[in-house]
Amino acid sequence: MQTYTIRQLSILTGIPASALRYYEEINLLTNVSRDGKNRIYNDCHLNRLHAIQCFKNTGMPIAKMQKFFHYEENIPSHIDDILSLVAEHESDIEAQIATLQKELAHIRHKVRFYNKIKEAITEDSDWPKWEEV
Amino acid sequence: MQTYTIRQLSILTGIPASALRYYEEINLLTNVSRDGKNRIYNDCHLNRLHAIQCFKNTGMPIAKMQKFFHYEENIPSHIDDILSLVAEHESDIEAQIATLQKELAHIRHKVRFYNKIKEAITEDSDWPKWEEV
DNA sequence: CTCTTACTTCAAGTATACTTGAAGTAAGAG
DNA sequence: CTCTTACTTCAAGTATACTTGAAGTAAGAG
Repeated sequence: MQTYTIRQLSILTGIPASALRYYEEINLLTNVSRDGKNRIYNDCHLNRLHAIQCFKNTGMPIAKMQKFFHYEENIPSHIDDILSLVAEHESDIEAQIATLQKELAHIRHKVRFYNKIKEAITEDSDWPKWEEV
Repeated sequence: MQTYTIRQLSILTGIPASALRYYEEINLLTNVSRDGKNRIYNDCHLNRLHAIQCFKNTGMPIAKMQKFFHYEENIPSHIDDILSLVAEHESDIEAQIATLQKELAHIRHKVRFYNKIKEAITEDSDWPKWEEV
């Protein structure tokens, strides 16, 4: 079985070793075995870190990840909890995308507005109005 | 001219009064006039708060907002700074949306996966494999 | 035997964005 | 005159997600 030292896993995932230790301390990473005092990780940990990065990228708080991985330790007795957690996160992401798309239009309006102002400055003409841009 | 007390502005924007005071302290909100010791806001402040909320919703750090509003105090001499700031923020939002959309597919995969597992549990059949869902 | 490398633990520190609490004030109501 | 309401200031506290620093250890190289 593939195993990794903390540095190898850090390089593979781009997550600092200090964060890997922290994740273990708060039980986001579990069942990390040891070679003496040194941590030894395997592909299960790598997979879990990919899930953690996905959750993190989409704004899931660590507390919710802890719940998720706790439920995952006994899937049959927590399948409904898992389903509602991931479904909730799915709508959360959809809402984030919707917000970003709406605000992106606002920012693009600003970009157009200030571009027009720059034109007006260089041509020494009248400044545009926000509503007209 | 329309004016607002701190409570009125708080209700209009949904931003707590404590945050409005904080924004003023760090110069996100400027030129707030006073009636004795009490703050009096006007529509300029309301507009700026809408911009702040837009920036905040799209993940802009306060330090960058401070820069933006500082540049805005003298647009002609900072027009290029403003344009690069908003253009940078535009691509930042686009990148956020792209990330969220990519990770949303991952989360939807998880939703399908755990739904299949639930089926398998209730039907007492074999569990699906992640790749097959 | 000493040095270097790569880890270890544990307590304390950091950044961001506010919130909370204590103590005070000014104006209108009764 | 006292009470209530709605503010005020200022220092300290809070949550989240880690990072940093000090002090130590185990194994292989020279």
